[in-house]
Amino acid sequence: MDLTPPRWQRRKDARPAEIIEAALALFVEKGFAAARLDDVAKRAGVTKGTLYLYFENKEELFKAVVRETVLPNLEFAELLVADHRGSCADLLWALLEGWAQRLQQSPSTSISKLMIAEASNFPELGRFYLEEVVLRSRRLFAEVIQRGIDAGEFRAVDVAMATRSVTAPLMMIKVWKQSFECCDSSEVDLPEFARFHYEMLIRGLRAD
Amino acid sequence: MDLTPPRWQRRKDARPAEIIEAALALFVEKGFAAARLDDVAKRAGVTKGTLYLYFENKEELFKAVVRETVLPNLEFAELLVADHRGSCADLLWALLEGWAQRLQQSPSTSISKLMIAEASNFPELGRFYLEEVVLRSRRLFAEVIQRGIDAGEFRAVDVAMATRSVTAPLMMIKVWKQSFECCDSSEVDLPEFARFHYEMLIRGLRAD
Amino acid sequence: MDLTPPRWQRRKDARPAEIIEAALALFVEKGFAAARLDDVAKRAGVTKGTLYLYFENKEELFKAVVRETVLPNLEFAELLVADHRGSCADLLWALLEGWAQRLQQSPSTSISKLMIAEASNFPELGRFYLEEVVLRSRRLFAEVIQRGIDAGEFRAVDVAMATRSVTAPLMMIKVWKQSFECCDSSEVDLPEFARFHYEMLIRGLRAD
Amino acid sequence: MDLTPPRWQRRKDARPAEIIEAALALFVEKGFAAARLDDVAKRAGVTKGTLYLYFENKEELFKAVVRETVLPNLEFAELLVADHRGSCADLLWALLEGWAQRLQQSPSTSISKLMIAEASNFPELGRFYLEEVVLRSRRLFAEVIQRGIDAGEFRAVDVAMATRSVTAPLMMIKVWKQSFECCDSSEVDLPEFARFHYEMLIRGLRAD
DNA sequence: TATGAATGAGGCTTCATTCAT
DNA sequence: CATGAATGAAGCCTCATTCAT
Repeated sequence: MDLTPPRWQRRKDARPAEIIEAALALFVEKGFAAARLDDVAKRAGVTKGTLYLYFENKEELFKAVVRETVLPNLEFAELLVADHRGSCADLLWALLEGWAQRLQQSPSTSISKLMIAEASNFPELGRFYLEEVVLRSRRLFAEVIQRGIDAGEFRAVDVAMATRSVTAPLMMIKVWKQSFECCDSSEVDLPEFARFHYEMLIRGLRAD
Repeated sequence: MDLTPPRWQRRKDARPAEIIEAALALFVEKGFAAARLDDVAKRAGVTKGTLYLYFENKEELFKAVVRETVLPNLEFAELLVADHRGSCADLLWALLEGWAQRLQQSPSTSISKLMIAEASNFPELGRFYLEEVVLRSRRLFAEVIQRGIDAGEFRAVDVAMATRSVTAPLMMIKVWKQSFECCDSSEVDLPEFARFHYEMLIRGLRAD
Repeated sequence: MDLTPPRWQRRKDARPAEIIEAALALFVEKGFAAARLDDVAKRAGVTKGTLYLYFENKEELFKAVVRETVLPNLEFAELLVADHRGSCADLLWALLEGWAQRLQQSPSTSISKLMIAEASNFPELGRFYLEEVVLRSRRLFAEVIQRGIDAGEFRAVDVAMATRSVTAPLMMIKVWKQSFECCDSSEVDLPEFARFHYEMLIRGLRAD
Repeated sequence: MDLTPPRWQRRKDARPAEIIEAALALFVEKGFAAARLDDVAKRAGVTKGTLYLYFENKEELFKAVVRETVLPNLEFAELLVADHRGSCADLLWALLEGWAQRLQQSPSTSISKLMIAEASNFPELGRFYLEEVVLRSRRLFAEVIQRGIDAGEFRAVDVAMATRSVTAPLMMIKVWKQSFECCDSSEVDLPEFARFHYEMLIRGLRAD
């Protein structure tokens, strides 16, 4: 009976996802340039050469990480907006609450910090992320605000500005948390802050 | 009698600052790892070797950039808070307006993006920046909010949370602007947003 | 009753030859080091792993290519010389004409270029090729020349030298053709040149 | 008194030539792909990094080797042809003798073997070499032959063919010498062969 | 003080080879 | 037999750092 484990296993289907997950972690932690493919490979449980079976080079791996990680997140929220019946305030809360939870739980949201750091080094990818994530999220919230205004539920504020007021705080807090988690124990809890933020927003937005 | 010092001497005194300025620009644009000292030197108008006359190595140069760039920005605001007579709303506005202007004009504020990216690679520096900039700013705003609450001008909100609500949006917008300036022409104007943000905040904070 | 063996079995027997043919083409085109086994496999219609069922490693494959490709070519010519009755000039022409045709048609003759490039990296193989092809060909032509001298048909030239005069031009033109076929459309036709070459030779060799 | 030798010296002017010489030797010996830049550097007395101060990459180094090494050789011969007074036979001999000497002495002539091996991997360089060396040499000899025909000194042969008859043998012998020097001690002496070759040619060419 | 040629460690990438399937 | 996923050594190349000038 041979008990020595095989030197490796064939796991063609599982590999790309495992590699992308490992790469996400290291890119987020170190940045693109400082992340070493050796470490990515080690974390994914393969060797460096294996990476090149699935990705052409470091840059393509990076792009894959962004693309694979980013996309699926917004669809649920978009459906929520499309289907909502009821007050815009409630809808806003539903969106914020859901987003805060995803920010807290899903590792994919850490890509924001990464893109902030690397967008200028990868303009094409920056455009992709901006369009597919940033602008798409904004459009979502903008629609809710506009709907609230049209319904007389909100004041006639500048929608573009209001959209930033809604989205920027949660985003920023997530980014701070990640960046300074090594040294800052004082950061606020995201879902809790979402509630606080929501109440501030409603007072700022509601019609007098 | 010519009393102006010879040109090279003036430059000699100016060198460290010039190098730091160049390094700031490149670190912000590329990140620490991807910024090449050759390019820093070129931008500073010197050669690579010269950098090592003033800074021990790349990491020390990075630390110097952060330390030199970060410090002087908050003192004025702290004085403003200490000396203010009048409503807390006015004080809040004065702070936000001044900050928005500095974010727009002073290159030193671009360090935020850099620290977001590099804090986990340089924990010591992360702590320094967190303490000297992030927490110090928060304390400033926290004090104003607390003062407003004590004076009955503001509602009795959670001060820690409210502080984030005040600071995060401007910060985030500055960071987005920088990161996506290559591809996004739609970003809002900072001082204008500061005004909008202030009005939202006041509605959220003021006592009923 | 179908007596033709199933297709895969025929292929199994044919495999080594197919691989060698593919390898010859790629080694000649790229050189030993720059030829990739992946491409050899692809051209042979198998996968990389299969190569190792038939050849121990790249170097052994290379040796097999040289050995298998080189051998059968001279026998016919040797018989021709052994059996010839008639003038040595006629024999010389028969040899040159036959050689020119083989150079033009048989892929195996492209090995010359390969050996020129790789002999110093594979001295053992160089010796093999030198002995089995170069020297053996020379002996053939040397014998004809010597026979012509002995018969009073040719001048009493230095046989070693004359042998080079006979063999080098065709060889060189074949090699040039191959090496510069990508960029040179001006190269002469081999059989035509063989005729020209023969007439030059005869004038150079014949007794006054 | 410090007797330890300096770790390195600044020799900006001498470096490129030294590197090219070292690279020539290694490329000729191993071929382009099999030659290691580490070895080139070692032979040139520098380190790998230094190569990149003078040449962009391995391919550019290769091109530089070909360009720098090959070109100066033909100019002398071209002058000889332009200035010659006397019989074309004498001129032909002068050219062949000079060429044989260069082939024997100048390391630059070993480029031919290299180009034969690599032309198909570097088509652009192949074209360059073909045009600047091969065709240019041929033009030289073609002119002499044509002149001899026009003067009634030579038969009215096909000039293109005759040119190959003149040039190919010396070239081929040089190439064989290099490729099989490790294993063949029987190769003829180049200047001696040039004389032999000349006498064969003259008999082949001269008018009856 | 300033230069920039030279270094050498370390990363990315390729590819001959192995081996689980 | 055949496959092709996985390996790992080795090569190219970059760039922070050093040091002769």
